[in-house]
Amino acid sequence: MYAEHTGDPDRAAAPHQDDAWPADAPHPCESWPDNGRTVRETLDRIGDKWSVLVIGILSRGPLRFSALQQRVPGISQRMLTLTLRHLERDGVVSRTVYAEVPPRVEYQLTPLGESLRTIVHALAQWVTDHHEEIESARRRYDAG
Amino acid sequence: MYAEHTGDPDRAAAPHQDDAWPADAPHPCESWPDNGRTVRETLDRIGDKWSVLVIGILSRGPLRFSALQQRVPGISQRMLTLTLRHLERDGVVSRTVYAEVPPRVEYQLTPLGESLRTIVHALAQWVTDHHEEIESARRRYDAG
DNA sequence: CTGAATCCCTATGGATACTG
DNA sequence: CAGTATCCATAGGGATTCAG
Repeated sequence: MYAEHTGDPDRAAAPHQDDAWPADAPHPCESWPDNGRTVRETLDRIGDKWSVLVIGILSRGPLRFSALQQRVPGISQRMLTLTLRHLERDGVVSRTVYAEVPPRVEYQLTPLGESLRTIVHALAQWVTDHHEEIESARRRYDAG
Repeated sequence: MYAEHTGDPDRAAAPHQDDAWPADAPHPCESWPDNGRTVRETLDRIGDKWSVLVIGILSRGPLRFSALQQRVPGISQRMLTLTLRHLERDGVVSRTVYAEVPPRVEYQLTPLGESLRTIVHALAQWVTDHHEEIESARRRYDAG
């Protein structure tokens, strides 16, 4: 679409722009021209350093704080707290306090959080599947 | 669901742990005990502020630098450059330079990048679908 | 047009110590 | 156990300037 400019009149077969995606599903990726900010803001939440991991773990069922911390390898207690607060604020995770002698707090996904399970799952699967490929790509890039 | 607790020796019906996920698919979310770091490192790449947006846009076809910048709302030139370099390094995006009078550079997803399309798409869809829900959850949280 | 380089501020996040 | 509070280091990222 962006004309020929300068020298060459060619390049008409550019496979891009508003066509494409023949038999595929419609989706919001086309170009988030203004919507972008919204997408970004929401993405930021689950796009931070730990949210996806925490959601992934919680996708298997409720867990208390300490159990969560054990299952998310390198996370600090501070970061786990912050991450959980954020997720709670966004309605992705719910927090239940039990007034017991040694305090017990359980976290679990809300329905909204559950709706993320498939995606987080897919993400984890993708990373697992392609992690080697990425590693080698990096080596190749750093070398050449 | 989670029993009465307090002075209870019970809580055996906890819906968590290594069972669950009956008829669902197996996945790497179970607990990334050691794998976690790997997942994190890879996730960091696409989990940064812009990668998902850029991948989403590129999922529709190759684009040159300026076109990309236009389509990703708030991104600065610096951040677009950095994001593209990272994605290129990870083998998700390829960069093609055309030796023309005014330099032209086109970016497009590699096969590896293409394999991310479905997920990014799903993510964008999810955000679009639930963004309002999240907004209201935030308001509720901030209020209460 | 594409992008490297610089400046500089802020958010992120780790370590540690302290509480109910 | 489940946090909160501090201190502090660094990465993220915006604005601006310079260059091929």
